[in-house]
Parts: sequence; structure tokens; C-alpha cells
Amino acid sequence: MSKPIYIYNTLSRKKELFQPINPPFVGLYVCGPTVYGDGHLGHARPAITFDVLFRLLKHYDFKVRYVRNITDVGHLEHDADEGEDKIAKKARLEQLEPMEVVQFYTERYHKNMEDLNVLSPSIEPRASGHIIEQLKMIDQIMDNGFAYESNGSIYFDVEAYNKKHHYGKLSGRNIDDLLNTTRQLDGQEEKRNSFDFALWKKANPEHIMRWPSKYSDGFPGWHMECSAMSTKYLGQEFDIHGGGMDLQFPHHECEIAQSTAAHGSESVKYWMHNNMITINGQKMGKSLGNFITLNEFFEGSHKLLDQAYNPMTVRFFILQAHYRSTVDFSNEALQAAEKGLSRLLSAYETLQKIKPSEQSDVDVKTLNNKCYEAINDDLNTPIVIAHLFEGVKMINTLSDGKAQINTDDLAILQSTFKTFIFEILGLKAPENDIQNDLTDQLMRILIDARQEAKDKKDWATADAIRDKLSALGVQLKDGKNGVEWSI
RNA sequence: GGUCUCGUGGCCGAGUGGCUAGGCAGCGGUCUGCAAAACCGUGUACAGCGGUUCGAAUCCGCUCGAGACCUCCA
Repeated sequence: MSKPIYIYNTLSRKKELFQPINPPFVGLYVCGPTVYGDGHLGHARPAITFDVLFRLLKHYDFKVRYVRNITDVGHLEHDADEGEDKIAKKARLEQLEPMEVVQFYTERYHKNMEDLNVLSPSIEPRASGHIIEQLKMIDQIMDNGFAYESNGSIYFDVEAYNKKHHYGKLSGRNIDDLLNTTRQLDGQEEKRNSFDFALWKKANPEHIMRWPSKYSDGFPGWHMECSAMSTKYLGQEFDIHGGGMDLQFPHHECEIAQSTAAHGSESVKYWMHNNMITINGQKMGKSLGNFITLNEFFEGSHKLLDQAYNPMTVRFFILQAHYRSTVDFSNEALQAAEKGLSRLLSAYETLQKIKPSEQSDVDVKTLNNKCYEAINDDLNTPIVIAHLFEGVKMINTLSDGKAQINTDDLAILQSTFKTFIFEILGLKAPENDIQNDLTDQLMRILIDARQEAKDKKDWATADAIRDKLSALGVQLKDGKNGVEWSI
């Protein structure tokens, strides 16, 4: 199954037909987290968006190498810390080794991703493990005359670069705008121009994370890692680079400049950017202090949360919006997503029980096509979900015996649901680990006891059992095919 | 200040020149001893004002409002 995929390329600001540089291989690079704190809802968005892309490409049998980095060094802070490394700062605060912090938060990030059913990337390189590659790339940029040394630090010469290439092409800026709008920052006096950015930074004596180099004892600039690691694992030219919209400028703009300056040609064919998650209409972000961590979502432990939300609810919530739109958080919206997902999944279970007939009066082929059309149209997951709900209606009608379906169509319907819900959207049925065999058998005893009471029309006893279970958070559902229970 | 995006029914959220996504809530119903759950049915909304057009939520202009980037950020 291979159909044309269209993706929105930030470079051209248009949807473009996706054509890999070297089919069937696809190189995909996505900016991963800086591991100095717990992941929040904002981290879930790109992870899930590009997870869906990864899954879709694999579904179409592309050979995908998906690289998502872990930033464990290099992002400077510009507050009172005078360029102290983020990781180093956190380490000092907690009296830990920097790599201890990195280890701790990396593992928590991985756990979050697993909970969200986000597939592991093919390679998850760390910035700290690629200092040599970064230094090599800095050498190339220096050799090509697009960088200069100043007091042991190396800066990218934006002006020199802009004479031959367009600095700002991704974010729609030009160098004149930047001259007027760039703020005074630390280390400015070392730069020729305010918009120049660091490739290598000489470390202050108290700076913990540092590596020796011919320039100085220091650490790489904040954009180098992605350029160096994408080149190493995907080559000088690769297909797709993704990340949050907030990284468009300056991070991705600098990446383009660095790669072009080092290799003489552009590195990325398609740039994709997911939009932000907002909370009360405002961006949710680390610096704004209004973020909710994923762990808090899963535990319901944040004051803005009415309840705990299953990771699949969060995933479904995010997929119900298109990745290039902002999505506004609210308990109401999350609860709506929770119910919608559960309806979708229970229809999937119903689908497994449907028996085929001789003839078919449902159009499953169109449904299947519409799902593919939607996902191929720049990952339009909300439309896919809308179509799946049409399928839900279809399934329930069949289940009620109000329509018929033949063997072939049933197979198509089942495969459509399976493919889209689980394989491409990456949803999964929530696990009930409490619902093991023993518990189920104990529950059966109670359910049977209640049934006996009901048979005797002893409603008081029957209701008492139901109410007491309900108080423990166990719901009984009287269905046509017997009594089901859930927590 | 510069660059840019957006404003859709009670809530969330697609669409983007005519054929009025979808989910949740609400309402009506089916089922049930009752309830819950489940299922079915049900809503012509597109910030305001002008313009283009046979026809605009969709294109253009203005007004109002919200937000993003320009600084670490997903």
C-alpha cells in the first residue's frame, strides 16, 4: 500500500508531494528534549506528531531511520547565570553530577514516551557523545570563512554567510530586521554582530561541563549538536527535519546556516513544525511556568487538573487537532477526548464480534480510502478520526442487525480500524493490570450473587452489591451478553 | 516596534468559493426492576463592517480581539 503523501514544508509554506531523496530510504530528524526537567504536554506534541509520521512511513514500507536527539549539554541560559549551561546549573542546585541529572530525566522521559505509546527512534544520540563531530563541523565552517574566533569562543559570521546565502529563509526574516530587533545579550562584546551565534563557547572556570579543544576548554554552541548529529547519521542531505514551531527561529535557521556553511549545500528537503499547546489561550512553556508535566497528567496531581488522564487520552486529545494548529488545554476537552476514545475502542471490540452475511449494504471501501486520503494530506489526524467515527456508526448499526456486511467487506473494515487506530495513530487499549484472572473470578462471584438476588426480585440486595462496588470505583454494566465490569 | 498566525454552534476542533466534518455536553428515544453503561436520533455555527462574485465561513480591504516569533523553550 503506497499512496502519495503530501506534507507542509515550512521552507516553501506549501504542501508538497513527499518524494524521498533515496527511496525507499527516508531520513527523519526531530529535535528531542533537553533533559534537565520532567517532560510536559508540550514535549508530547512533537513526539506524537512525528511518531505518527514515522508509523505512516513504515506502514508504506519506507526504510526509515528516525533520529531524535537527547540534548544533555549546550543550551545556554541568558538570565543572571551569564551563559551557564542549563544542565550544569540544575546539577549545581541539586548537588549532583550533570550526567546524573541527565540520566534521571532521560529515563523519566523514556517512561513518558512509552506510556504515550511513542515508538523509540532508530537512533537517539546525545549531544555530549558527539563533541568531536561538532568540533569537526566547526572546523569546516571556520575553513570556509563563515566563523571567527574571539577570546577562545567561535562565532558564526552571519553577515559573511548572508552575502552568499539567505540567512532567515526558513522563518521569513532578513538580516536588516535582525539588526534592529536583537536584544543585548551576554558575550555580545565578543561578537562582530549581535545576530552572530556561538558555535563554541569558552567555559568559565566554574563551568562544570567542558571539553578540551584547540580553541579553548569549553562547550559547543546551542545549535551545533543537531547539525553535527543529523549529518553523522543521516548524511549531508536528508529528507525531513521536524520540531516545534518555537524552534524555527533561531534554532533551525542556525542549523540551516551551519550545514550550508560547512558543506556548501542545504541539508534538509522538508522542514516540518508542529504548533504549540496553549493553556487558557497562552503558550505552555517552561519559561512561563504554566506547564503541566506528563507525570502530573497521568497522576492527576496538578491543581489545574480535575482528574488523572490516561496517556492514551492525552495522545488522542493531541491527535484530535491537526499538528499545525494550536491546541488549547482544558479539563472539558480532555474529558471529551476520554469518552470519545473509549467509544472508538469499544466499537473496535464490537467489530470483532460481527458475523458476516451474504450481502453488504455498507460502503467500507470508501471509508478506507477516505482515511488514507486524510492521513496522506499532511497528517490530517482529526479527519482520520472523524472518518473512524463514521465507521463506529457503521459497526453499531451492523451490531444492531440493522445492516449487513459480507466477508470481504468485514475484512476491509476490520483491517481499516486496526491499521488506523493502532498501527498509524498508535493508540492502544488502556491496560487494566488490576483486572487479572483472580480479580475477575472474585468479581464473577459477586456478580453471580447479585444475579441470584435479582432472580428473586430482591432488589435491595442486588442494588446494595452494585452500590458498594460503585463506592470502590468498580462499575457494573448490565449488557445483553451478560454483566461486564470495569474500574 | 518588526515579522507572522488565528478568531467556527455550550466546549474542543476540521474544512476553506456552492454539496452545511467529527467528538463531548444538552435534548428526545431504545434497552433495563430501577439506575448506570451502551446504542439510535437531534443543532444550518463560522468576530464586526464593507467589497469582489450568480453565490463567501471560505477571496480582498478595514475595524475589533487573541496569540506566536524576534531571548532558553516542544
